[in-house]
Amino acid sequence: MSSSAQKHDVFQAIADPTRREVLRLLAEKERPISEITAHFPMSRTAIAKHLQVLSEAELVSGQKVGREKIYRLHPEPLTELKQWLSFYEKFWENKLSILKHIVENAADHRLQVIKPEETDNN
Amino acid sequence: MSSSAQKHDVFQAIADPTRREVLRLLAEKERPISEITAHFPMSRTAIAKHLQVLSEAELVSGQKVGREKIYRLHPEPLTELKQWLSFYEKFWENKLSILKHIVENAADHRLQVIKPEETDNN
DNA sequence: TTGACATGAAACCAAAAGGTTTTATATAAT
DNA sequence: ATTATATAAAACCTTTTGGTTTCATGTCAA
Repeated sequence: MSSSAQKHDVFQAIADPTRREVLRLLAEKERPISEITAHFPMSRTAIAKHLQVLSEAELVSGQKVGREKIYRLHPEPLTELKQWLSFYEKFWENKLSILKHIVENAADHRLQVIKPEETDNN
Repeated sequence: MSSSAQKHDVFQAIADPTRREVLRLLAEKERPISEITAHFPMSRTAIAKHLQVLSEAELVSGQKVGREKIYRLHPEPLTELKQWLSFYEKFWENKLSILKHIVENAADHRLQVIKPEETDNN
């Protein structure tokens, strides 16, 4: 894994469950590497690499203080994900999605268009 | 890549830019594999594998009609992503985030609490 | 019925991902 | 001064990923 540059984006960064858990831990509070490592069944080196991927995606940053390196969450890049998601939300969240579902099951529902004037005689 | 089961989740599925583009194409309309392939500089086989990953994540489904296999978008699993994201939104979207920003720049802003009675003399 | 088209399936490959262990270095504590 | 702690860096390993090529099969069209 490389030095610092854009080799990993936010989509890749959150693809790994370990990294998502690291983010969750850092959401609570900032922590040194060793403390983060204590939560996982793997070596400190492995966690350090995960932190590097997260760091490349700019989701975390580490600051050296004394002999420790304190990492903390940097949630801003997640807005990119949110934007990406928002495009697809219309497919399940809004009226069209409901309409689409109804149309797809038209045979069962026996759809019937009712004109406003006819609305009161049901 | 395996037969059908949960080998890939939605986080992994969207990690790859090609797959995200495939999703976007299927958001427009359902399409056969060959039509999807036409949008990419890679082989049909490669695209078929990407579709399989998306299919395992249940983001798409393919139906064979005639000699074609028509794929279409299945956006529902993205709700999982949205839920995951919502946890982090409070870190940048809400009042606390704004407050945090102000506090961090307190020296520049020279913060001043103004009581309601004083509001009109500016 | 003979191609052409659309896909499926398998074998293969290089690079990246996700780990490990080992060695070195700086800082803190005794 | 010595030892323990916290990290960094490098070499190495295995599996997965993202792609290829090749061959087989089903379907549509002339």
